[in-house]
Parts: sequence; structure tokens; C-alpha cells
Amino acid sequence: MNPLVLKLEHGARLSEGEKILLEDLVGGAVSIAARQDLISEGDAPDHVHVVLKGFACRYKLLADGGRQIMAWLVPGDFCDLQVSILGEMDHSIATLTPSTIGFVPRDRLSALAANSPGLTRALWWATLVDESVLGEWLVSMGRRPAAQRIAHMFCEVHRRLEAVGLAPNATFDFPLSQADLADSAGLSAVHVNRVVQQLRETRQIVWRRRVLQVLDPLALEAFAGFDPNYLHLTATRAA
Amino acid sequence: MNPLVLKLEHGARLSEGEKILLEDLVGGAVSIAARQDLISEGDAPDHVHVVLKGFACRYKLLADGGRQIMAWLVPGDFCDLQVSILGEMDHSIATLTPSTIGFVPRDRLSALAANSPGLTRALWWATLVDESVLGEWLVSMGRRPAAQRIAHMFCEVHRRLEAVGLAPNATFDFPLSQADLADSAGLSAVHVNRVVQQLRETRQIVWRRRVLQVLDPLALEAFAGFDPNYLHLTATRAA
DNA sequence: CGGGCTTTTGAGCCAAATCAAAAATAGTGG
DNA sequence: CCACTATTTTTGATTTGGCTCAAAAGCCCG
Repeated sequence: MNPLVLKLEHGARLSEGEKILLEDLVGGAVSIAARQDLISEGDAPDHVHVVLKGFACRYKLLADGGRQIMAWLVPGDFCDLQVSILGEMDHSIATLTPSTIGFVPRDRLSALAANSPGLTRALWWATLVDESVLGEWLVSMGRRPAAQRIAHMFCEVHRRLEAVGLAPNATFDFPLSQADLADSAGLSAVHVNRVVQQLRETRQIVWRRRVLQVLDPLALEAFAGFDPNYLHLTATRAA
Repeated sequence: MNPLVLKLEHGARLSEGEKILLEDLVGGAVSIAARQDLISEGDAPDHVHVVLKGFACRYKLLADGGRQIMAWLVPGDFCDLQVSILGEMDHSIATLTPSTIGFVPRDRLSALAANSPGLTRALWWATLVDESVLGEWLVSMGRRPAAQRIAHMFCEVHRRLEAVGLAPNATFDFPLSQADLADSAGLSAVHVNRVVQQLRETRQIVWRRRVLQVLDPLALEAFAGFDPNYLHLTATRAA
């Protein structure tokens, strides 16, 4: 089953019929190289994009050249669902690794949603979960020290990938550079490096060759003050 | 016209008929004292709450007692629209000043929305704007130094209140304590105090007796790196 | 094998935190 | 209207977490 269905199935509790509808939704898909801008601030694309494979992020650039990453987009996540309502993107999207991106014609999506309250609900659910995640990032940024902030990030990615079956054994592809991580956590790359070393030394994680393993998920979650509620993943399974 | 209608009218571009529908939406309203929890994490209230008058905030508490404020809620803002989709609140809401809160029975809202695509759209619009604002807060938190962060906050509140006719002359009630401001900006109260003094000394703001005046809005916005796009206020007017 | 990232290390610095206390304001009841 | 409290703001002194700059070491890939 594709990760989009897998994600929405869990969160929005879809019926079988709705799952089939969704399964059928993604028209085309393309492979995209790493570090490509997919959608830029100000765009109003007429397809909705979905990450099917790979790792992307939402981000904004500041006048001084600084970058703030606002979300990770993993398989199953919509990139730009909000555009049809808000009119245009108020941030940009870029891939971080080679990715497969699915396209859904916007008219097709609205037509289907108009006839399926369950699908509408699922789409709304997806945007609300995005918001909830953003809120938790804000909490991290505002009130958690660097080590907990990074650890919290690892916990989140772990749980989200697990929900779409991509983190067996708490082990998963984590292809970000420490600089990317820094831009998401509001820290400098140098400091991220020192924190990561500390998490390695305390045997909380193993991270090498772009693969991250959380050695004791519950322990790391306790350390980070991580409470998975905000992800609104009502069910989990290893697919 | 009530601030709810005023806000949604601007952003979601409602027709006259839809405005009347909305105007009629708020069943009851009550006055609530300052510093009261309105809705707590975990709640699933069966009324949707709207701020009609006053100032409230979304927030989360951390294990160590720290508080992170995630949004200001000003007249016209919904408090808990997301509950019907997500199931329960993942954060809390509290008033900061004596406020008037309107109630809409949740069934009534869904019934109306089911028959009015425009209203559905307006509600979705409102939650997406919340998300967009949250994103900009994250950027502030991650990448803007303290003075710009506070200034950015002032700019945002100014523009949002202006949009519902509550900031004539760039002057508006701003009843927060510096500690509240600190909890929203991820700073200590002491540091907020020093920054506020600096903004006063440089003649960017006057803030006394709970009234804030932005002396030169464009100058302050330039200083803060504030771009109002993220608020998605397509129109403005002094009501 | 060489060139470009990415990670790592070191040294010095600074923005913002903490702690503690005083001054100013705002409420409250008599 | 005033005295009495509680809260908020302000100031000062000190500490610190995380930043910057700079260079070295390690990796990946053609």
C-alpha cells in the first residue's frame, strides 16, 4: 500500500472504500534529485504534491541568508494541500534526498473530496496534524535546550517513519546533514555536531552512513520530553 | 459586525449570504475573567469557542514548569476548531484579559458547513492561517535575535488587530505582561524587559498602561523583517 | 587519485540566562 | 481616598549555552 494511504488510514480512520479511493488518487509520479526546490514561496501549483519516497522539507529563507526549516516531509505527506484555500505558498519546499513525488490534479482532488466526506476529513486531518507538529517544534525551539531539541527531533522522525512502516527496529534512513538539522532546530551546525556526539557517547543513538538507530526509544523519549500525542497517530504497525 | 465575521470576510472572501450565516452562528457568549483556563489539553469540548472580545493564548506546559505560548487569540479567532477532526486538544487555551467568548454548538457548525461550501472553506481557511502564523513564529524563534523577535510580535499583533478594526492609529490594547511575552518569544522575562526598553529608547514604540502604540509601523516592520503575507489578510480596513 | 562536501576540533566571544533585590504599579478592602 | 498587598517592572552582577571563525580530518564519488 502506498505511504499516503498508510498515513491517512491511521490518522483519519478511513473505511475500505475510502482507502481504495485514495489508493487511486495519485496520477503520476516523478523522481527528483536531492536538494531540488520543488515548490517556491509565491507559487500556486495546480497539482497537489505528495512525497512517496525520500525526504523533503518546508523552509523559509531570511533576508540575511539564514534558513529555517519548518517541517520534514516523509513518505505519505502532502506538500501543498493548503494552496487551494490560501491562494499561494507562503514558504518553499525542497527535497533533501533523491525522492519520488506523486501528483494529484487539484481539480480531481476537489471533485473527489466534494463527494466523499471521509476524504475531505482525511485531507483536513492531514493539515491539522501538520499544524500540531509545528506547534511542538515551537515548544522545542522556545523552551528545550539543544540536546533535548535534537533528541526530540529524532524521536519524532522515528515515530513518523514507523507509522508508515519505514523504521523497523527503530532503525531508519536519516539522510540529513548536520547543517540541515541545525536549520531545523535553530542551532548552529557546529553545536549540532557537539550535541550529536554527546548523544552517541551516552549510547542513545547510532548514526552513520545516513542511517539512524535509536537504541532505546523509550529512554530517548523520556530524555527529550517527547509525548507522541501531538502526532495524532492513533494506530501504529510495522508494515 | 462581530469580529468573527470581519475576520473571515477578509480572508476567506465570503459572499453576503455567507456573512449573514456566520453572523448568526454564535449562539451564546459569556464573559470570562483574566488568566482563566478556557480549554485544557485532552479536552474534547462539544462547543466551538470564539474570542469576541479580549485576549487569549494557546500554550503548552513542560515537565519542568516552563510554558510556551504558541499563539495569541484576538477577537475573531476560533479556539478549538480542530477538535472535531483531531479528536481532542493537544494544547491548552487560557484568557489573558477579561474576555467575551462565543460558543457554537459543534453539531450546528457541521450541519451548516455541510450545506455551505463557502463556510467550510472559511473554516478551513482559518485553521490554515493559524498554521501559517505558527510557521512564522517558528522562524522568529529559530533565526531572529531577541529584539527583532519582540518587534515582530508587535507588528503581528498590530496588523491582526487592525484587520478587525481594533488598532486605529497603530494604537491598541496590549494587556500582556512582559512575562507572557517572554513565554511566547522563548526568552526570559528579564531579557524581554531590556529589549522593550531598547525599543522604547529608539522611539519605535510607546507601551504603557496596557496600551501599545507602534510609532512608525513601516519602520518597525523593516527592523523586524516582518512581511505580512503570512497573515493572509487580503483586505484591511478601519472599522 | 583528487575535489568537494560534511564532520570534527579548538579557541574566544557574546547574547541571553540566572539570581537577587529594589522600585514602581495595580488591586483590594476598609 | 488611603493603606496594604501582590504583581510587574526595573536594575545589577554573574554565569553559561551556544555562536563565530578557522582549520583539520574524514568521506564519497567520479
